[in-house]
Amino acid sequence: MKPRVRFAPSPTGYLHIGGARTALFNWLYARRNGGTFVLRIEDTDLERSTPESVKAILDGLKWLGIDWDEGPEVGGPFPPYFQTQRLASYKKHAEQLLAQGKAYRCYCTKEELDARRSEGGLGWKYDGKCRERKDTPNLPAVIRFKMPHGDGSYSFDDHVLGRITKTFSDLDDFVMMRADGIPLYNFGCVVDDHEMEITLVGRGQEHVNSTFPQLALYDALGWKPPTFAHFPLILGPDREKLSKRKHPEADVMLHKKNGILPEALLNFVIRLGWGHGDDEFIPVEQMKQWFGFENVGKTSGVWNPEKLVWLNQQYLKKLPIEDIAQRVTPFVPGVAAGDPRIAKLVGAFRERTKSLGEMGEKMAGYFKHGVTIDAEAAAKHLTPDGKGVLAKARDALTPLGTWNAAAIDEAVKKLAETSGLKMGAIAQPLRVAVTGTTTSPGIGETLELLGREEALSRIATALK
RNA sequence: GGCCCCAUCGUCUAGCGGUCUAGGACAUUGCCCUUUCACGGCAAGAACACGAGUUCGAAUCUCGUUGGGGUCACCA
Repeated sequence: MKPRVRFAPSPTGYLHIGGARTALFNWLYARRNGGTFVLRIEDTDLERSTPESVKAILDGLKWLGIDWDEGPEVGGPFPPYFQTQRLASYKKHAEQLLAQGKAYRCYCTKEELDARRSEGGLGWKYDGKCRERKDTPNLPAVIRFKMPHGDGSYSFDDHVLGRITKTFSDLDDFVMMRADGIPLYNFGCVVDDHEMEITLVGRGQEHVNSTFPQLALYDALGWKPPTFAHFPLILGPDREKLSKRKHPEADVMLHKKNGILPEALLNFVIRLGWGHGDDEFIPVEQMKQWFGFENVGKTSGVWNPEKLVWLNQQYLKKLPIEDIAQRVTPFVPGVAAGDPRIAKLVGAFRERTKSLGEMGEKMAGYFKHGVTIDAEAAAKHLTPDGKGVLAKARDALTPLGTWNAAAIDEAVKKLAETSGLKMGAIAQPLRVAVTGTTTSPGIGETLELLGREEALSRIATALK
């Protein structure tokens, strides 16, 4: 049987890094095994769910290149894919459980519950006050699941964690549905996973405990539960679960803004909790061949920005120049898409920068007229001696027939020979004059990139 | 605190009873290359949490301790 897996985010904000990885793992599993990847929006938290968040999540997934076979925008055989549009179904199953005595109406108010909970302290479980209640007052009531009592337990064989068990006594009568008919997570999730014929639920480890009430539900409804895979969490630098509140890097799109390539983000994120021997550079096509739960680790991983950025540079270096050129353009202020100079600049800067943002910043100077010269650099290289060398260099360069890196380098080299100077003694004053800093690509390359007119003009300005 | 999960270099990890004086990668340091900066190459330091078992033999299996994380909502 072909597996059917899903990613079921709650639209209460942007696409979270943890969610992105959960989506990635499920998506790869589906792709690797010829299965189906379903996207379902769990928007039952009416207070916090917004259409903007739905869009943000969809946009995030698209940016990452994670496509879904069923779900919003594409439809599928089990619509709708928004939980708030499936209320009739939850109602039907809730009433069935009610009729069978497997669930009951609870009239305890939020306030009463809070009071009893604070009295009971941490770990307080619902006391069953309404469990055996026979009357049916005309009051708002939530529906609670009647958890079995006794010595039994629920267990399941997790694809990554192995067998996990929990006894009935550690579970309580959780609420399945609010008084207004909106289901809560555990209930909505079970009904939908069953109706959408999900065969395997892959999600973060923060959900292992919620697997038990869900198993109880499958049991009560007489349904065969899917299998489960719980993935290790991604931790922030403080070693706590990466959260939107405390960790800005949890926002997938923030990385886009910073000039991280989706390829690199995917590669980085998959290595947090999954590996394939000693491989580090793993393009998506390769992931699709290799990914499996056998190699998903059990231990949480800490977010490591240095490694992300290193991977990003690996992709910057390996992707086609034209491709990078197109993607870096938005990061270069005032440059129109398709400017042919961008591609040449990419060739020079892809090995010197780690993100599109950084690359764009460095490129910007090549599109302006004139430069601001760094005082420290000037003090070191534009000394009277340095200016003397600079003037000689100008004289050697001005008559050049072809203005390209090879010709320029040759001219500089010749000047070094005839004047008895070291290459550096010539290149550095030139570099400072022309870029304002002591660092740049090779001097010939730099001058070519600038263009004859601009380069000579900058030299002239520095000489004044 | 109850319950659940986890435990190899600073970080991500390889390791699935002997091939481990524990391998790779990021980061760090040094050297080489070199017109600067990068890239690249080479090298170094850096880990099996602890304690009992099981076994001829344990990083690998069992138990305990300690440590870390998760979860205990009419959020998901």
